Amino acid sequence: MIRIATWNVNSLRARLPRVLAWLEATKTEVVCLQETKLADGAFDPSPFEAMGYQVAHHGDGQWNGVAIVSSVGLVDPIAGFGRKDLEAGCRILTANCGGIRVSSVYAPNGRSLDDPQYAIKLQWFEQLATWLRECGLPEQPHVICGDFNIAPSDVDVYDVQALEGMTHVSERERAALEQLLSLGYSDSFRALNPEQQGFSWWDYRGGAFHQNHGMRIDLLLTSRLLSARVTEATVDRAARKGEKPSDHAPVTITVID
DNA sequence: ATGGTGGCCCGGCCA
Repeated sequence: MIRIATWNVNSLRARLPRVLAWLEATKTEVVCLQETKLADGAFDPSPFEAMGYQVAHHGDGQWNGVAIVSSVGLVDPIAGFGRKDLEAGCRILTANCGGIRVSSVYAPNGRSLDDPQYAIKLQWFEQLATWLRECGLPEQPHVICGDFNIAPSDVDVYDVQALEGMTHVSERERAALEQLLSLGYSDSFRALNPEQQGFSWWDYRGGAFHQNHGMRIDLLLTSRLLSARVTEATVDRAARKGEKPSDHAPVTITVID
């Protein structure tokens, strides 16, 4: 059995004590991190290595940045899409962890429907789908973990009306997510918890967490071969509380052999 | 109410 988690930490420098404490407490075997906001040269693997983890990092500066932390092996890392011409920022890192291909992804936010970043977001998802097919990843035991910046359906947001006309819930974004699912991937949390809301992000502003004004945008999409082995999917809401939390909570799946 | 909070790094930008 191994557990695989995804956690947008909103700066690994700011969140390092929380991340290390969470690893110590949960002993989660594989953790995909997003928004490390570090360049590779500024990333220090030693605190993870001291806890028995291997780690790969892909970042080039103060924005974005993704990492994979694993205690069950970490080999064959692939940074980006393997095509620098099509890579917008450091938003995807893939490795083999204990026989499972694991991708840590941080999708573009999109900002607003009329912003050029919205089209870039949709293009990024197109490129992701193309790259997955090219690599044959949908036919392998594979999980795409990360902050997709898309709420898959209306039950995944606190107030549909309040978000009308905003990013994260638009038809085109949801279609982009559906395109990934059509490759055979399953939204593991929703598949295992049809009734739970499972929010994973709450705005820092306006007391959103305490009012549970959140969204479920941090997903673990499992390929067909892997989906059959996933027995549990949980959100650790406690990690959103306390001193200097990220605005995202970790989401964890349990995978049996 | 076009705010609010928190991260980047020090004047806005980004989420």
